[in-house]
Amino acid sequence: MATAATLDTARAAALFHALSDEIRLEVVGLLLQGERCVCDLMDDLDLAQSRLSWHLKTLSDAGIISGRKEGRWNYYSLNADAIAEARTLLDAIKPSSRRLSVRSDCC
Amino acid sequence: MATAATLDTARAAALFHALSDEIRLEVVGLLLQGERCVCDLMDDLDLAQSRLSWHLKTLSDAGIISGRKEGRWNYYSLNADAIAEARTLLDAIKPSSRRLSVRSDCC
DNA sequence: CTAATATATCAAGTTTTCTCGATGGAGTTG
DNA sequence: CAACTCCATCGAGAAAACTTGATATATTAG
Repeated sequence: MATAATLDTARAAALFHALSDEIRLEVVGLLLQGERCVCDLMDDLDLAQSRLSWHLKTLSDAGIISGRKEGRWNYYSLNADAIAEARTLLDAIKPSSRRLSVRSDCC
Repeated sequence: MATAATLDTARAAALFHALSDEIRLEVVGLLLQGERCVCDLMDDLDLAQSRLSWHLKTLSDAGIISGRKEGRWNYYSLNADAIAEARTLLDAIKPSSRRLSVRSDCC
């Protein structure tokens, strides 16, 4: 799917942005243990409902989590694929390559 | 240094935030080939000088790149440690653990 | 010394992101 | 059905991030 050649900056930016917030990272941390319903997360994180909902949507929009509705509850869980994708993108950043100071035709 | 137990959300958020912008990712992409001076990056990315400078500072503040002054020029290069740190933080997110739907004392 | 180049920084404005409180829908319970 | 719970979404305001143009500093060239 994704070529390793040059990194897809738009997708990478979107993924990393979703992970660039403490609250969202805490949500992710909680979901590591498995699926959770919103009210459960709300208790654990002590957040206003609409605030949490907004962060869940942000994570969801980036494909990092996905929700499932069951009766009165909404359960969210981590999307392993997205995490793997983020790792792949990060792996494209390897400052090992050429270490020479290319002083092309600078300035 | 960093325990693998719970992830340092503040640091992770800062790192991922620095990587959550297309321009900054392009800068990182260019630096993969080695050190570059600002004017060189400016040419390649076709950006206003102050704008690029601001993004370089953002990356620098997060520890992702570092600058070196030589005569009239400022050379920036990738900081391998920070990239490795980001990878470690990402690795802390592994939705493999327990896959059970913990329905604790939810709601 | 003067002029020019490379680059940081600052102030003001714009855009994006986030928060908060309110509203409403969908499901559930009695 | 009425009342209640769970939760998404919306509107308005606050905060943070980003852009732009101007200015300042350091270095080098002439």
